[in-house]
Amino acid sequence: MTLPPTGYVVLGLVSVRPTTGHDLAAYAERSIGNFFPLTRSHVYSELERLCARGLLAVSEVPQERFPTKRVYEITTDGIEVLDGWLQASMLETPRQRNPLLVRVFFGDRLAPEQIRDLLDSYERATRERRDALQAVVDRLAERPGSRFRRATAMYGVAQAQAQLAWVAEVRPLLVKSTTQEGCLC
Amino acid sequence: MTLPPTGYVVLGLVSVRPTTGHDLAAYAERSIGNFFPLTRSHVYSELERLCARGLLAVSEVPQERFPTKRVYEITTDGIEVLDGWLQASMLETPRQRNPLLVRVFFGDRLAPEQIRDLLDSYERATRERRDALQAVVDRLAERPGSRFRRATAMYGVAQAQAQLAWVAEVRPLLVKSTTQEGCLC
DNA sequence: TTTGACATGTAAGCCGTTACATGATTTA
DNA sequence: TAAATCATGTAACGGCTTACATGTCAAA
Repeated sequence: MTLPPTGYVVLGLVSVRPTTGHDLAAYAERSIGNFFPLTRSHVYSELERLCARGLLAVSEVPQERFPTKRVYEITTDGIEVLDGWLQASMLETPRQRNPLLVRVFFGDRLAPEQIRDLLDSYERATRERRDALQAVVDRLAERPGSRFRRATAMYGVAQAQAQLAWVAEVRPLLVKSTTQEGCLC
Repeated sequence: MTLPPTGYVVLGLVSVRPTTGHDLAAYAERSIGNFFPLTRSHVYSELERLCARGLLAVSEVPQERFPTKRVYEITTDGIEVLDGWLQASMLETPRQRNPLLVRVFFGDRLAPEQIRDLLDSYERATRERRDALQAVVDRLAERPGSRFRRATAMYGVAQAQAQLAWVAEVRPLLVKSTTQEGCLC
Protein backbone atom coordinates (compact mmCIF):
# COMPACT_ATOMS: atom_id res chain seq x y z
CA MET A 1 0.00 0.00 0.00
CA THR A 2 1.46 3.31 -1.03
CA LEU A 3 0.39 6.73 0.23
CA PRO A 4 0.97 10.27 -0.93
CA PRO A 5 3.91 11.90 0.86
CA THR A 6 1.62 13.82 3.18
CA GLY A 7 0.00 10.57 4.20
CA TYR A 8 3.19 9.23 5.71
CA VAL A 9 3.90 12.48 7.48
CA VAL A 10 0.46 12.59 9.09
CA LEU A 11 0.76 8.93 9.98
CA GLY A 12 4.09 9.64 11.64
CA LEU A 13 2.76 12.58 13.59
CA VAL A 14 -0.18 10.57 14.90
CA SER A 15 2.20 7.76 15.83
CA VAL A 16 3.87 10.03 18.40
CA ARG A 17 0.63 10.19 20.35
CA PRO A 18 -3.12 10.15 19.66
CA THR A 19 -4.30 13.58 18.64
CA THR A 20 -6.98 15.64 16.94
CA GLY A 21 -6.82 17.36 13.57
CA HIS A 22 -6.70 20.70 15.29
CA ASP A 23 -3.75 19.84 17.53
CA LEU A 24 -1.92 17.97 14.82
CA ALA A 25 -2.11 20.90 12.42
CA ALA A 26 -0.79 23.28 15.05
CA TYR A 27 2.02 20.97 16.06
CA ALA A 28 2.95 20.24 12.45
CA GLU A 29 3.21 23.89 11.62
CA ARG A 30 5.79 24.66 14.27
CA SER A 31 7.81 21.46 13.94
CA ILE A 32 7.84 19.51 10.71
CA GLY A 33 6.41 22.49 8.88
CA ASN A 34 9.90 23.87 8.45
CA PHE A 35 10.69 21.21 5.90
CA PHE A 36 7.32 19.74 5.08
CA PRO A 37 4.50 22.29 5.16
CA LEU A 38 0.95 21.08 5.74
CA THR A 39 -2.28 23.02 5.45
CA ARG A 40 -5.06 22.55 7.96
CA SER A 41 -7.49 21.48 5.26
CA HIS A 42 -5.10 18.88 4.04
CA VAL A 43 -4.51 17.49 7.51
CA TYR A 44 -8.23 16.93 8.02
CA SER A 45 -8.77 15.20 4.71
CA GLU A 46 -5.66 13.09 5.08
CA LEU A 47 -6.70 11.93 8.55
CA GLU A 48 -10.02 10.78 7.14
CA ARG A 49 -8.36 8.98 4.28
CA LEU A 50 -5.96 7.16 6.56
CA CYS A 51 -8.94 6.16 8.65
CA ALA A 52 -10.75 4.79 5.63
CA ARG A 53 -7.71 2.68 4.85
CA GLY A 54 -7.57 1.31 8.36
CA LEU A 55 -4.24 2.91 9.21
CA LEU A 56 -5.79 5.13 11.84
CA ALA A 57 -8.67 4.61 14.26
CA VAL A 58 -10.89 7.46 15.37
CA SER A 59 -12.95 7.98 18.50
CA GLU A 60 -15.24 10.85 19.34
CA VAL A 61 -14.52 12.39 22.70
CA PRO A 62 -17.16 14.73 24.15
CA GLN A 63 -15.90 17.63 26.25
CA GLU A 64 -17.62 19.85 28.77
CA ARG A 65 -16.48 23.28 27.76
CA PHE A 66 -15.43 22.59 24.17
CA PRO A 67 -16.93 20.93 21.12
CA THR A 68 -16.67 17.19 20.82
CA LYS A 69 -13.35 16.26 19.27
CA ARG A 70 -12.26 13.42 17.05
CA VAL A 71 -9.15 11.74 18.42
CA TYR A 72 -7.11 9.67 16.00
CA GLU A 73 -4.63 6.98 16.91
CA ILE A 74 -2.46 4.75 14.80
CA THR A 75 -3.41 1.11 14.23
CA THR A 76 -1.10 -1.89 13.90
CA ASP A 77 -1.60 -1.72 10.16
CA GLY A 78 -0.67 1.93 10.29
CA ILE A 79 2.51 1.19 12.20
CA GLU A 80 3.45 -1.40 9.62
CA VAL A 81 2.96 1.00 6.71
CA LEU A 82 4.76 3.83 8.46
CA ASP A 83 7.78 1.80 9.45
CA GLY A 84 7.91 0.20 6.04
CA TRP A 85 8.15 3.63 4.47
CA LEU A 86 10.69 4.92 6.97
CA GLN A 87 12.91 1.93 6.34
CA ALA A 88 12.72 2.09 2.55
CA SER A 89 16.25 2.88 1.55
CA MET A 90 15.45 4.70 -1.67
CA LEU A 91 14.89 8.34 -0.92
CA GLU A 92 12.45 9.96 -3.30
CA THR A 93 14.01 13.07 -4.73
CA PRO A 94 11.28 15.67 -4.72
CA ARG A 95 11.14 18.44 -7.29
CA GLN A 96 13.02 21.21 -5.56
CA ARG A 97 12.00 24.60 -6.86
CA ASN A 98 13.96 27.69 -6.14
CA PRO A 99 12.42 30.94 -7.37
CA LEU A 100 15.52 32.90 -6.40
CA LEU A 101 17.71 30.80 -8.65
CA VAL A 102 15.24 31.13 -11.49
CA ARG A 103 15.64 34.89 -11.29
CA VAL A 104 19.39 34.64 -11.05
CA PHE A 105 19.35 32.32 -14.03
CA PHE A 106 17.61 35.01 -16.05
CA GLY A 107 19.82 37.67 -14.52
CA ASP A 108 20.78 39.06 -17.90
CA ARG A 109 17.30 40.54 -18.12
CA LEU A 110 17.73 42.49 -14.88
CA ALA A 111 19.56 45.69 -14.15
CA PRO A 112 22.53 45.48 -11.76
CA GLU A 113 20.68 47.35 -9.01
CA GLN A 114 17.80 44.89 -9.35
CA ILE A 115 20.17 41.98 -8.93
CA ARG A 116 21.59 43.70 -5.91
CA ASP A 117 18.15 44.24 -4.39
CA LEU A 118 17.24 40.64 -5.08
CA LEU A 119 20.34 39.35 -3.29
CA ASP A 120 19.89 41.83 -0.45
CA SER A 121 16.32 40.82 0.28
CA TYR A 122 17.23 37.17 0.00
CA GLU A 123 20.08 37.70 2.42
CA ARG A 124 17.81 39.43 4.91
CA ALA A 125 15.17 36.72 4.79
CA THR A 126 17.79 33.99 5.05
CA ARG A 127 19.44 35.60 8.04
CA GLU A 128 16.11 35.76 9.81
CA ARG A 129 15.39 32.14 9.08
CA ARG A 130 18.82 31.11 10.25
CA ASP A 131 18.43 32.96 13.53
CA ALA A 132 14.99 31.48 14.14
CA LEU A 133 16.26 27.98 13.50
CA GLN A 134 19.36 28.54 15.60
CA ALA A 135 17.08 29.46 18.48
CA VAL A 136 15.33 26.12 18.06
CA VAL A 137 18.65 24.31 18.03
CA ASP A 138 19.72 26.05 21.21
CA ARG A 139 16.43 25.38 22.94
CA LEU A 140 16.58 21.67 22.16
CA ALA A 141 20.20 21.36 23.23
CA GLU A 142 19.16 20.63 26.82
CA ARG A 143 16.88 17.77 25.90
CA PRO A 144 18.68 14.64 24.72
CA GLY A 145 15.31 13.07 23.87
CA SER A 146 14.91 15.69 21.15
CA ARG A 147 18.13 14.99 19.31
CA PHE A 148 16.40 13.96 16.08
CA ARG A 149 14.23 17.03 15.95
CA ARG A 150 17.26 19.10 16.85
CA ALA A 151 19.21 17.56 13.97
CA THR A 152 16.54 18.69 11.51
CA ALA A 153 16.83 22.24 12.81
CA MET A 154 20.60 22.03 12.53
CA TYR A 155 20.13 21.08 8.90
CA GLY A 156 18.18 24.25 8.33
CA VAL A 157 20.84 26.35 10.01
CA ALA A 158 23.57 24.76 7.90
CA GLN A 159 21.58 25.41 4.73
CA ALA A 160 20.91 29.02 5.62
CA GLN A 161 24.52 29.57 6.54
CA ALA A 162 25.65 28.20 3.18
CA GLN A 163 23.15 30.42 1.41
CA LEU A 164 24.53 33.50 3.15
CA ALA A 165 28.06 32.51 2.21
CA TRP A 166 26.91 32.03 -1.37
CA VAL A 167 25.37 35.50 -1.50
CA ALA A 168 28.60 37.01 -0.23
CA GLU A 169 30.56 35.08 -2.82
CA VAL A 170 28.46 35.83 -5.89
CA ARG A 171 27.37 39.38 -5.15
CA PRO A 172 30.63 40.91 -6.44
CA LEU A 173 30.49 38.63 -9.47
CA LEU A 174 26.92 39.48 -10.43
CA VAL A 175 26.61 43.10 -9.38
CA LYS A 176 29.13 45.18 -11.25
CA SER A 177 29.51 48.41 -9.32
CA THR A 178 28.47 51.25 -11.63
CA THR A 179 30.98 53.61 -10.03
CA GLN A 180 33.80 51.38 -11.17
CA GLU A 181 32.51 51.21 -14.70
CA GLY A 182 35.52 52.95 -16.16
CA CYS A 183 38.27 51.64 -13.91
CA LEU A 184 41.59 50.70 -15.37
CA CYS A 185 42.06 47.34 -13.71
CA MET B 1 -1.88 38.76 -15.70
CA THR B 2 -0.49 36.05 -13.44
CA LEU B 3 0.89 32.71 -14.55
CA PRO B 4 1.70 29.47 -12.79
CA PRO B 5 5.39 29.26 -11.80
CA THR B 6 6.17 27.00 -14.70
CA GLY B 7 4.70 29.56 -17.05
CA TYR B 8 7.30 32.16 -16.18
CA VAL B 9 10.09 29.64 -16.45
CA VAL B 10 9.04 28.52 -19.92
CA LEU B 11 8.57 32.13 -20.93
CA GLY B 12 12.08 32.90 -19.74
CA LEU B 13 13.59 29.98 -21.59
CA VAL B 14 11.91 30.95 -24.84
CA SER B 15 13.09 34.53 -24.33
CA VAL B 16 16.70 33.38 -24.65
CA ARG B 17 16.03 32.36 -28.22
CA PRO B 18 13.15 30.94 -30.30
CA THR B 19 12.90 27.21 -29.85
CA THR B 20 10.74 24.13 -30.14
CA GLY B 21 9.14 22.11 -27.36
CA HIS B 22 11.57 19.33 -28.00
CA ASP B 23 14.66 21.48 -27.71
CA LEU B 24 13.34 23.49 -24.82
CA ALA B 25 12.60 20.39 -22.78
CA ALA B 26 16.08 19.03 -23.39
CA TYR B 27 17.75 22.31 -22.55
CA ALA B 28 15.60 22.82 -19.46
CA GLU B 29 16.49 19.44 -18.12
CA ARG B 30 20.22 20.00 -18.13
CA SER B 31 20.16 23.64 -17.03
CA ILE B 32 17.29 24.99 -14.99
CA GLY B 33 16.17 21.47 -14.19
CA ASN B 34 18.59 21.40 -11.30
CA PHE B 35 16.43 23.79 -9.33
CA PHE B 36 13.20 23.83 -11.27
CA PRO B 37 12.33 20.47 -12.86
CA LEU B 38 10.04 20.39 -15.87
CA THR B 39 8.45 17.42 -17.57
CA ARG B 40 8.22 17.18 -21.32
CA SER B 41 4.45 16.96 -21.23
CA HIS B 42 4.24 20.03 -19.13
CA VAL B 43 6.51 22.00 -21.42
CA TYR B 44 4.30 21.27 -24.42
CA SER B 45 1.08 22.22 -22.69
CA GLU B 46 2.57 25.33 -21.17
CA LEU B 47 3.88 26.49 -24.54
CA GLU B 48 0.41 26.18 -25.99
CA ARG B 49 -1.13 28.03 -23.09
CA LEU B 50 1.34 30.91 -23.38
CA CYS B 51 0.51 31.03 -27.07
CA ALA B 52 -3.19 31.23 -26.35
CA ARG B 53 -2.54 34.16 -24.03
CA GLY B 54 -0.51 35.94 -26.67
CA LEU B 55 2.76 35.81 -24.74
CA LEU B 56 4.35 33.55 -27.33
CA ALA B 57 4.00 33.34 -31.11
CA VAL B 58 4.32 30.06 -32.97
CA SER B 59 5.34 29.28 -36.53
CA GLU B 60 5.45 25.91 -38.25
CA VAL B 61 8.76 25.21 -39.89
CA PRO B 62 8.92 22.29 -42.35
CA GLN B 63 12.18 20.37 -42.53
CA GLU B 64 13.62 18.08 -45.16
CA ARG B 65 14.85 15.17 -43.14
CA PHE B 66 12.81 15.70 -39.98
CA PRO B 67 9.17 16.26 -39.06
CA THR B 68 7.79 19.77 -39.26
CA LYS B 69 8.51 21.60 -36.06
CA ARG B 70 6.68 24.32 -34.17
CA VAL B 71 9.01 27.16 -33.29
CA TYR B 72 7.93 29.47 -30.49
CA GLU B 73 9.21 32.95 -29.86
CA ILE B 74 8.37 35.51 -27.23
CA THR B 75 6.09 38.46 -28.06
CA THR B 76 6.30 42.00 -26.72
CA ASP B 77 3.46 41.15 -24.33
CA GLY B 78 5.43 38.12 -23.24
CA ILE B 79 8.51 40.22 -22.53
CA GLU B 80 6.44 42.58 -20.47
CA VAL B 81 4.95 39.80 -18.35
CA LEU B 82 8.30 38.07 -17.92
CA ASP B 83 10.20 41.16 -16.87
CA GLY B 84 7.38 42.21 -14.59
CA TRP B 85 7.66 38.93 -12.78
CA LEU B 86 11.44 38.96 -12.62
CA GLN B 87 11.39 42.43 -11.11
CA ALA B 88 8.74 41.68 -8.52
CA SER B 89 10.61 42.09 -5.27
CA MET B 90 8.55 39.64 -3.22
CA LEU B 91 10.00 36.18 -3.54
CA GLU B 92 7.39 33.47 -3.24
CA THR B 93 8.55 30.97 -0.66
CA PRO B 94 7.68 27.58 -2.13
CA ARG B 95 6.84 24.66 0.06
CA GLN B 96 10.17 22.96 0.45
CA ARG B 97 9.82 19.29 1.19
CA ASN B 98 12.65 17.19 2.45
CA PRO B 99 11.99 13.46 2.76
CA LEU B 100 15.33 12.89 4.44
CA LEU B 101 14.48 15.27 7.25
CA VAL B 102 11.08 13.65 7.65
CA ARG B 103 12.82 10.36 8.31
CA VAL B 104 15.29 11.95 10.67
CA PHE B 105 12.40 13.64 12.44
CA PHE B 106 10.89 10.23 13.10
CA GLY B 107 14.30 8.77 13.87
CA ASP B 108 13.08 7.31 17.15
CA ARG B 109 11.22 4.70 15.13
CA LEU B 110 14.40 3.54 13.39
CA ALA B 111 17.22 1.32 14.59
CA PRO B 112 20.66 2.92 14.86
CA GLU B 113 21.99 0.96 11.90
CA GLN B 114 19.05 2.17 9.82
CA ILE B 115 19.83 5.76 10.73
CA ARG B 116 23.40 5.10 9.76
CA ASP B 117 22.40 3.63 6.40
CA LEU B 118 20.09 6.54 5.78
CA LEU B 119 22.83 9.07 6.41
CA ASP B 120 25.35 7.06 4.42
CA SER B 121 23.21 6.83 1.32
CA TYR B 122 22.28 10.48 1.60
CA GLU B 123 25.94 11.37 1.89
CA ARG B 124 26.80 9.33 -1.20
CA ALA B 125 24.06 10.89 -3.29
CA THR B 126 24.95 14.36 -2.09
CA ARG B 127 28.61 13.91 -2.87
CA GLU B 128 27.74 12.83 -6.40
CA ARG B 129 25.48 15.81 -6.87
CA ARG B 130 28.12 18.14 -5.54
CA ASP B 131 30.76 16.78 -7.91
CA ALA B 132 28.45 17.01 -10.89
CA LEU B 133 27.59 20.60 -10.08
CA GLN B 134 31.20 21.48 -9.40
CA ALA B 135 32.03 20.24 -12.87
CA VAL B 136 29.44 22.64 -14.26
CA VAL B 137 30.92 25.49 -12.23
CA ASP B 138 34.39 24.71 -13.55
CA ARG B 139 33.20 24.41 -17.12
CA LEU B 140 31.46 27.77 -16.99
CA ALA B 141 34.41 29.51 -15.35
CA GLU B 142 35.92 30.31 -18.75
CA ARG B 143 32.82 32.02 -20.05
CA PRO B 144 32.08 35.39 -18.46
CA GLY B 145 28.78 35.52 -20.35
CA SER B 146 27.61 32.56 -18.28
CA ARG B 147 28.19 34.10 -14.89
CA PHE B 148 24.50 33.95 -13.90
CA ARG B 149 24.12 30.34 -14.82
CA ARG B 150 27.40 29.65 -13.10
CA ALA B 151 26.12 31.32 -9.95
CA THR B 152 23.15 28.97 -9.81
CA ALA B 153 25.47 25.99 -10.02
CA MET B 154 27.62 27.49 -7.29
CA TYR B 155 24.52 27.68 -5.15
CA GLY B 156 23.99 23.96 -5.58
CA VAL B 157 27.58 23.22 -4.68
CA ALA B 158 27.35 25.34 -1.56
CA GLN B 159 24.16 23.58 -0.54
CA ALA B 160 25.60 20.13 -1.10
CA GLN B 161 28.73 21.05 0.78
CA ALA B 162 26.69 22.22 3.76
CA GLN B 163 24.67 19.01 3.64
CA LEU B 164 27.83 16.93 3.78
CA ALA B 165 29.10 18.95 6.73
CA TRP B 166 25.76 18.45 8.45
CA VAL B 167 25.92 14.68 7.99
CA ALA B 168 29.40 14.62 9.49
CA GLU B 169 28.22 16.70 12.41
CA VAL B 170 25.05 14.82 13.29
CA ARG B 171 26.10 11.26 12.54
CA PRO B 172 27.87 10.81 15.89
CA LEU B 173 24.90 12.41 17.65
CA LEU B 174 22.26 10.23 16.02
CA VAL B 175 24.05 6.92 15.59
CA LYS B 176 25.13 5.59 18.92
CA SER B 177 27.79 3.02 18.25
CA THR B 178 26.56 -0.29 19.59
CA THR B 179 30.09 -1.38 20.46
CA GLN B 180 30.34 1.48 22.94
CA GLU B 181 27.06 0.66 24.59
CA GLY B 182 28.63 -0.14 27.91
CA CYS B 183 31.47 2.36 27.99
CA LEU B 184 32.23 4.17 31.20
CA CYS B 185 32.50 7.68 29.88
C1' DT C 1 17.33 -4.65 -37.77
C1' DT C 2 17.34 -2.31 -33.92
C1' DT C 3 18.59 1.60 -31.45
C1' DG C 4 18.72 6.61 -31.01
C1' DA C 5 17.70 11.29 -32.43
C1' DC C 6 14.03 14.12 -33.98
C1' DA C 7 9.39 15.58 -33.32
C1' DT C 8 4.52 16.28 -30.98
C1' DG C 9 1.21 15.69 -28.19
C1' DT C 10 -3.48 13.54 -25.35
C1' DA C 11 -5.83 11.63 -21.29
C1' DA C 12 -6.48 10.67 -16.72
C1' DG C 13 -5.99 11.61 -12.30
C1' DC C 14 -4.66 13.11 -7.83
C1' DC C 15 -2.36 15.98 -4.74
C1' DG C 16 -2.60 20.13 -2.59
C1' DT C 17 -4.07 25.06 -2.11
C1' DT C 18 -7.42 28.71 -1.46
C1' DA C 19 -11.59 30.23 -0.16
C1' DC C 20 -15.65 29.42 2.18
C1' DA C 21 -18.57 28.03 6.22
C1' DT C 22 -19.93 27.38 11.32
C1' DG C 23 -20.30 27.72 16.21
C1' DA C 24 -19.35 27.58 21.52
C1' DT C 25 -16.51 29.47 25.25
C1' DT C 26 -13.30 32.36 27.64
C1' DT C 27 -10.83 36.57 28.22
C1' DA C 28 -9.76 41.43 27.55
C1' DT D 1 -18.38 43.62 22.87
C1' DA D 2 -14.60 42.17 20.49
C1' DA D 3 -11.03 38.90 19.87
C1' DA D 4 -8.75 34.55 20.68
C1' DT D 5 -9.01 29.61 21.50
C1' DC D 6 -11.07 25.40 20.54
C1' DA D 7 -13.05 22.59 17.08
C1' DT D 8 -14.32 20.60 12.18
C1' DG D 9 -14.76 20.46 7.85
C1' DT D 10 -16.57 21.27 2.31
C1' DA D 11 -16.02 22.86 -2.44
C1' DA D 12 -13.68 24.16 -6.27
C1' DC D 13 -10.00 24.35 -8.92
C1' DG D 14 -5.64 23.86 -11.06
C1' DG D 15 -0.97 22.42 -11.49
C1' DC D 16 1.75 18.75 -12.39
C1' DT D 17 2.86 13.86 -13.10
C1' DT D 18 2.36 9.38 -15.23
C1' DA D 19 1.19 6.72 -18.76
C1' DC D 20 -0.13 6.34 -23.33
C1' DA D 21 0.24 7.16 -28.42
C1' DT D 22 2.70 7.93 -33.11
C1' DG D 23 5.90 8.39 -36.83
C1' DT D 24 10.40 9.41 -39.83
C1' DC D 25 15.29 9.16 -40.66
C1' DA D 26 20.07 7.93 -39.81
C1' DA D 27 23.46 5.07 -38.00
C1' DA D 28 25.24 0.94 -35.84
